[in-house]
Amino acid sequence: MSACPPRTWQSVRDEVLARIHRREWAPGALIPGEAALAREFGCARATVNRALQALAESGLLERRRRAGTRVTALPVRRATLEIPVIRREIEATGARYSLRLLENTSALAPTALREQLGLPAGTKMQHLRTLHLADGCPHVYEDRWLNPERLPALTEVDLRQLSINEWLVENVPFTRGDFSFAACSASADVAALLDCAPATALLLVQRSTWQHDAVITAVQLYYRPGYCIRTQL
Amino acid sequence: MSACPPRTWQSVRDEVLARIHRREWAPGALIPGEAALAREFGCARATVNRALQALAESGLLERRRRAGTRVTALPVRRATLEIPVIRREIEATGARYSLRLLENTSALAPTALREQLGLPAGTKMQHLRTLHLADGCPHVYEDRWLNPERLPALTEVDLRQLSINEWLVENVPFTRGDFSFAACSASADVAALLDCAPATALLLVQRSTWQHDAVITAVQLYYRPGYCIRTQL
DNA sequence: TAGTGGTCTAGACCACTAT
DNA sequence: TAGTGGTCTAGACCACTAA
Repeated sequence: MSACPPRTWQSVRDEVLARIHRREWAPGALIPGEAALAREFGCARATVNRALQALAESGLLERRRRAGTRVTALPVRRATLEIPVIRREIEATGARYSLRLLENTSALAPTALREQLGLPAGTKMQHLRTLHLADGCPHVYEDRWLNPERLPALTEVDLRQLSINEWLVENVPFTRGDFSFAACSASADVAALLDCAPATALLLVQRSTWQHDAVITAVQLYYRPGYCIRTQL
Repeated sequence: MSACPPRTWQSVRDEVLARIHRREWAPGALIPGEAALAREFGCARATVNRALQALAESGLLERRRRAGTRVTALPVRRATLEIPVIRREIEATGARYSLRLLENTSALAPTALREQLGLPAGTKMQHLRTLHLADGCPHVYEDRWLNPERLPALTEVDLRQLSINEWLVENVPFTRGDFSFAACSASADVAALLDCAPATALLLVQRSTWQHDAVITAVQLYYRPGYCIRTQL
């Protein structure tokens, strides 16, 4: 079927994938064991294992000890979103990046945020608001709260030069993060910043990042009207 | 440092991850080679390789032959979205799933869609509009176009019972898919279906799936107001 | 050209679980 | 209990690329 280039694990993966697409192995069906496939392909079992493991990771196969390997009947498709640093994302489109630091103050965190992050009442946090621009046009408005206890070196940074976004990525490792994607209606403030009509529908990304059980930062990103996140598979 | 449980590749991965978080190995820095780590951990090089490969896949390490392995300086975070069948997604919340088939006709594809998919003018496609409900409340409105040449068995299915969404997943394998996430303003029609005010901000997911170079289907999903997609990392 | 990661092999043992 | 996948090992060769 496939030619006879060196039996790499990728070629085994591709052959298995092709058989699934051809419905030679139908959804829900049990496929031959690793040992049998290794014999058929003329390679070691470890090579077959690597190939099947890759397919299982992408959700196309379900593997269980003793029970064998099945083609997933109702596969949960997994799409991988790449979330770059904002400056990079803008520069990748060929545009010039700039930013406007709108606020950098210490303030009481809003109740909703405190509850979401499990912080006690009266907690003071650093509040940073930044507008990121592409060729001078608003691209995304960033409304961020930071836990100052976790970020001692922050005061020494000139955030009008280097965006907080980028500084965090380079300087503050995190162990865990939550994302959410939603649509929201532009408030008057946000509309003015993004140079659009109030109540325009905007893509809103919320993110919070943690070091173990301590929150580092929570951010809301309001993207310019019409912005869309793309991905494959 | 870490205890001495069997040196599995996962434990090697976790130890490396911990050193990155502790900044023992700083962003951009070169880490020891596989052979050195294998010696240090007292395991085979293949085990270290598996661990480092997993970290490279999640974007935390950059590996190049001869150049060695570095901690990524500006890591592109990868978030994995799980995209389940709509019925499953609704049932997972504990709600009862139902659907309303609104339209199932053969029609000329709109120009914008034709251009996006690279189809010739005058192409007829199957047009399916479905409303998915959770406990009787509108959850998502699905506006889908199908390539009938690729779906001969479709006519035999009762789409009032089994959603097209689910039928496709079970019966039509695809080799490639595009996703995009955006915000849109509810038109009068969509607002009526989703039982919300016109111009409400809605999360809109667009998807097209392909068999090699032939399009199978293109779909727009308008989610109920307030819906949000969550993920980790 | 030398040193690094990428991969394959053959064999082994273990963990899980259907029977 | 037996059969499957999960993993580790020791050794080997190759591909790439910085020096």
